[in-house]
Amino acid sequence: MVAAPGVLLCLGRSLILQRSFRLFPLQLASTSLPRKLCSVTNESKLPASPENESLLENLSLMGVDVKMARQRQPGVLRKVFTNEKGLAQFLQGKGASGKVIASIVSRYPRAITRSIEHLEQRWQLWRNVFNTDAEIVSILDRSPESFFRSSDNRNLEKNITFLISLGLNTKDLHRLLTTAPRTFSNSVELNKQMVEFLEDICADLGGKNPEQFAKTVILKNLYIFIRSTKRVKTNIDILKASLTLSDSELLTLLQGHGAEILDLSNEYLKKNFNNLQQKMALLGCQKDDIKKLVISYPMILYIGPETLNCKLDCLLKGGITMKQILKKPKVLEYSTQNITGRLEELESVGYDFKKHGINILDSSRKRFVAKMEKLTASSDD
DNA sequence: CAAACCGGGATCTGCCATTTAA
DNA sequence: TTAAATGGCAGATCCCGGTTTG
Repeated sequence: MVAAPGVLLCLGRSLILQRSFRLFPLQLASTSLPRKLCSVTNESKLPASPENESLLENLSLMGVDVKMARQRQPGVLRKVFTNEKGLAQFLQGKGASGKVIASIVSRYPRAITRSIEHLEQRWQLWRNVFNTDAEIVSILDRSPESFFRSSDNRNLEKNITFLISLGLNTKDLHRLLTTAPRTFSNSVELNKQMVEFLEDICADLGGKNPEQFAKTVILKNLYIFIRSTKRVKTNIDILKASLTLSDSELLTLLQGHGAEILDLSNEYLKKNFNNLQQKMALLGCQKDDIKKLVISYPMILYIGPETLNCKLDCLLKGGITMKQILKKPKVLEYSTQNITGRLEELESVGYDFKKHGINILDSSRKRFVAKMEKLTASSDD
């Protein structure tokens, strides 16, 4: 039922015919020469097989950026048998425009080495998760590599089965494949490793339900599968150490919003934490304040040093106290621009943060505008 | 009723290094 | 030895609105 993954040459007959063969016995000749002779000059040292001229021509006609393709996967351009026409037809049949197809091939040239049978099969597997061809096309346009990097359809099938076995439903899979399509091109083993790793973490921390824990983390951080366990582990260690968390505190954090920052690069997480620590100290906060702050709002570690400092300064300058920020850190989630704009508006109507708190900064534009209208109306009287 | 709480949705590829296969 | 397959990395928030609460 499943084609052997290794078989990838299935070029349409038309291809073989249309392709001109320019196989010169150059390499044979040169490779058989004694090394000494070959290394006399730079030129003769490189017996690299030539690029396939007719392939190049086809690609140009398709509007492919050959220079880009060459830079990314030079080997593909030297192949004698490829399936660019078949691929183009296939994708066109799925609703992709010529421009999109060209862009896909430019960015991931190896796509043209896939056979029609392979493509059909892979597409069907993706259709198990996506409802329409158009959705898949848009992902391919976004990230051709995610679809084409692996030729192992069996592995893809196993991945889907595996993810379902974790208790993820159709909607979850859909979100996962949309958000982090690379997940499905990972080897199942790699994905399994991540799940096992998460389960181990949970067990180590004294959690009672590792499977549920892993599922929770995955759903809260859809990028987790395209990260290395090493990165995730390091981040967990960083969190634990820098906040001096107990096992159960850490467990709670990770199952909650802490999951969202696990995919940060290690250095970035460290840098952000250090900055937060420094800034807080400067503002007269205690170590415990930092801990509480991060636990209640882990996403603060997602904010880069410059942005974070800027936001804090803006708020403080606007007459808001650190205490209030600690109580309602979510206001930091809005852009600096948004924050400063709102502060100005509120200032103009003499809004009293002491009396009303700062919740107003954490509201959708619509709600904020509605609120402002009321405030201006009453202050006009 | 308004305010406060809270979760969800958007988004995240394109490159490089290493290992494996032919 | 080349090309294919695979793993891994850096990058760096913002916003909305349903539901609960008071």
